Amino acid sequence: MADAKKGRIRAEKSQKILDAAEQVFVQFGYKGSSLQAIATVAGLPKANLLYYFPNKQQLYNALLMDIVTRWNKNFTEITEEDDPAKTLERYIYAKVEQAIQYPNASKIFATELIQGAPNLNEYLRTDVKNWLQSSCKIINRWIAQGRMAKVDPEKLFFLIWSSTQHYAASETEVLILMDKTHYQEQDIKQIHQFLCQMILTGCGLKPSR
Amino acid sequence: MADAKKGRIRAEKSQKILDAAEQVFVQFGYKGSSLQAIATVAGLPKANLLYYFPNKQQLYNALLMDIVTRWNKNFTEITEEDDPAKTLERYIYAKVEQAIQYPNASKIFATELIQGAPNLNEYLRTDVKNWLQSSCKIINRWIAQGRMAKVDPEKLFFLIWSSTQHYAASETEVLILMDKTHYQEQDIKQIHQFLCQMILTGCGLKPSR
DNA sequence: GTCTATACAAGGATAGAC
DNA sequence: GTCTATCCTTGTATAGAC
Repeated sequence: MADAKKGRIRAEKSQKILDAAEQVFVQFGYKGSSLQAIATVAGLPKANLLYYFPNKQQLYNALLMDIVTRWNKNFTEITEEDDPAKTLERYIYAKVEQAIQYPNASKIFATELIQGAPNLNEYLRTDVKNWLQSSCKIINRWIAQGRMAKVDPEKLFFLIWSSTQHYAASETEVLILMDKTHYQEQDIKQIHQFLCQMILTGCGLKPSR
Repeated sequence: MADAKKGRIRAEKSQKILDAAEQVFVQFGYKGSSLQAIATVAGLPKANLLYYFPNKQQLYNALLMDIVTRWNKNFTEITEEDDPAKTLERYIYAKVEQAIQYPNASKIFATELIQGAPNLNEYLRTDVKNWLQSSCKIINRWIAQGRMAKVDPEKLFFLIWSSTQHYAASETEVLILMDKTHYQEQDIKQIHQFLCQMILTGCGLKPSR
């Protein structure tokens, strides 16, 4: 068998295990998840997991890396020349979409934060912090230029993050209270529109509709 | 020993165990927390826990009940005669204060929701749902009376819940990004003011300052 | 009421047959 | 590469001495 094919098979199996791990880790957290449970979901014997990943911790780390990679795609660069209203609207849309379409990623991220971010500390102190700092600078310039109301940019991003991730992390509560069993396509638009009305107006900007 | 005194001692010990349990359950979730870990934090031998609580599940339930009871105190009744701006400002304040002062309660609640609310389903379907329904009715009347802008009341409450609880559940991230080690007294006021500016303005109301 | 000892199941990880 | 068997640790829960 060619190396390329071997690599592909390995990648596919790894992915299958990661998918199962995601489901289980969401439900029980890191410590509460057993390899047995993950193996059962993946439809494999327990020992097979440890052939693909050296141990539980590194399986979890691989999963987190997967999630963080997807996450980073939404940390798009904001530049001074951009239109404040359009930029915020687009960013909020990306976050809502992410929360609805990949709730497990948001949930695992949220669990990490709740438990003190034992595995995300570096990521928070570097990637997230840098992105936030440069983005806040842009917001402050927009404010200085009179292009939007004076608001604390840091708290503005916290607001966008929390209000969007809520639909993932608190999915269970939201669905119960909305009398639904799952989100629908239109929910993304409605949530987006609501949040834009609130947040943009609060920033002294006009939502596009 | 009088029964009253026996009861008091029992209550005190139980409370000590519950405090320890809260710390451990926050860090590791339900399944990930061991009685041994809780006992160590409480400074007691493991078997002592099971004298005060019949088993792990009921210890956890007792803790949840404690939290829910504190929670319910903030579900104050909203009436049609109230002033919209003042009512929302007060409610947001209560939520911010709760998040900053009892972050563990918020974290355990959040973990429950992330994991599908296996122990809070009833609470969500009854208490929370009823409160939300009647509160949304009031908001809709305020809107019909032209006392505030037309907004989806359900999503409004989701926004208030998420944006305030964020400072508890994502405490670790927020503190890292704000270069702090812990919240200060003034943070409650600043967060409150920021959220009021955003949310009240978004509702077409005027924040008191 | 409090703690030690222990029963019994489940968990992480490895050895080694296939 | 894949699975069975197994080692050792930890976990929940109980029995019973103090």
